[in-house]
Amino acid sequence: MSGINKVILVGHLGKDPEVRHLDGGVTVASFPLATSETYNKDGKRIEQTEWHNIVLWRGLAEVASKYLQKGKLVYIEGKLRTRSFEDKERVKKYVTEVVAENFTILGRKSDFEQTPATGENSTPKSETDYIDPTDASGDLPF
Amino acid sequence: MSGINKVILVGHLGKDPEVRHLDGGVTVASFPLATSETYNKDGKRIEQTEWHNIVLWRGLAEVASKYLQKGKLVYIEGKLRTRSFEDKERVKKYVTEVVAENFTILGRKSDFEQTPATGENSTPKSETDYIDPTDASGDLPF
Amino acid sequence: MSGINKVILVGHLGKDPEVRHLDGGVTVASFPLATSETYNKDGKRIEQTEWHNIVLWRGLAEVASKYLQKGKLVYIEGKLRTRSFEDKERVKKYVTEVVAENFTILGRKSDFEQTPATGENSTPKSETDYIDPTDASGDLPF
Amino acid sequence: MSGINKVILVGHLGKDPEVRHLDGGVTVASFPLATSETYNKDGKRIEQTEWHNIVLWRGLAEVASKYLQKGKLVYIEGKLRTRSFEDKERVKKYVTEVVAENFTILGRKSDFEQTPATGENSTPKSETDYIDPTDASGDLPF
DNA sequence: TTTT
DNA sequence: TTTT
Repeated sequence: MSGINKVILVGHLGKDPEVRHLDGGVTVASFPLATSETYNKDGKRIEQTEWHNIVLWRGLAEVASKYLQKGKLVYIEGKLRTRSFEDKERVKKYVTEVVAENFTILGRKSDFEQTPATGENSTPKSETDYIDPTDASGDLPF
Repeated sequence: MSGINKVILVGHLGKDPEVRHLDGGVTVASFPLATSETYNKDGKRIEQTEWHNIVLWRGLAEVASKYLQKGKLVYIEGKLRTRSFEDKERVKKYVTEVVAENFTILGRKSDFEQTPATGENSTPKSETDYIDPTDASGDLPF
Repeated sequence: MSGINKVILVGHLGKDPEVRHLDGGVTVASFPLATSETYNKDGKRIEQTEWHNIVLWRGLAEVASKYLQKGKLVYIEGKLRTRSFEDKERVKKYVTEVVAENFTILGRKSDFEQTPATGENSTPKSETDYIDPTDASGDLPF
Repeated sequence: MSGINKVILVGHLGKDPEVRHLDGGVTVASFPLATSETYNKDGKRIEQTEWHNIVLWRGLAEVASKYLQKGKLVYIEGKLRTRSFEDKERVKKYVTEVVAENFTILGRKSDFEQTPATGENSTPKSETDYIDPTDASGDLPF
């Protein structure tokens, strides 16, 4: 019991999100995300790109389909999940995905037209939870 | 716009959580958390401990007050917040806290009796969101 | 360019690390790690376990083979890497691994006999880099 | 013992890095970093900015002073450290800083002229450590 | 004091 | 298949 399974990525979308509506009305979105790192080898600049399968559910999928497009730079937080499936030849295969729990578009305003977006899964947290009404007082938790 | 402010800690509580109920019924809990790292200096084993002020709000504060006690090992995820206050002599001071967004008790089952606890802020996420009904099928997002 | 690919796991080893020495003397270690999360579904406690393929290189592999055993609770930080290989039937397959960049054994002292271990890749960082010689003075960076 | 103290930030520099050379030749750089989050309150868009004190040592400080300037968007990974000092009136004060362990400039090429930079503390890791010579073969750790 |  |  008691474990942590967390992934943090910053990268560019390789494609527009692909959106599907499952039976029951649940929305799922997915897209490939590229994270690149550059290093030197024998004086040469090598770029190594890793591709990640990003999956988003429900409300987060809706927000993604609205605000994310191919090429955008995003911060994604989520968890790893490996699942099995059968391909067309009924061979069992495995795929590891990053199930997104929230995301934030990075970069300049010009990069994302008018509307910045931050997705957070399920019921959007009332962020006002974090506004401390005692902030300005001398009456502190510490 | 568009930033990330994330803290990840694994450490032991220095004290039991201190719980307060603000006007309006909002619950706040706080406790000090120690994260230690050990390194070698001139062949000697040096332990360096850092203390963090952890603050939890609302539901997360309730869960913490119930399941966390001095000495427990916990994983905490949250964000940094620096706020100012006036001390008793009315001198302006600053304190940086980690506002917890979720936590998980680590360690062995025997460490926390029968009930493992994972807190997550605000409305508890329906974790079943993450169960993919198409898991076993060949009908996949990828 | 410019991406982030980071994985943070806390879980238990499913097996002892398996160590291999490649041609050229490079050491590689690998083991499966389980991260479990517990949630409620219809009032029932459901535990969901995710298995991760952890790979460690060189010095980190050596440290892991020495201090990690089946059942141990560890914190692992690393990055995702998906690579292809051919199985015995020469079918191309993909596997996603977590290439560890450092790890820390968690839990009680009694859990790991006398010697706590923290691995960090390549040349072990001189942690004394972080000791600020001006700490106690009034001569500060800020 | 055995703890984790990790901070992950994405934000903009509020000022150019300030570089100091300590006795003994050690370089320290520091700058304020802003992480902003936007949320809705009563239908109004509220932006909340948090300021962090970033400190970098030695090689990382050198790289930062060269490639980071006011306004740049950066990913920073580091750890929390609270230290005390005496102000001019010899009053003991505390400040919490983020001691950077590595950073990456984010954003478009045009944002950072010609030279992308990634800093990593101390002896730069040979990233080739991570290139698996067995990648293309069927001879795998798993 | 940044950025959108 | 992204980006620089």
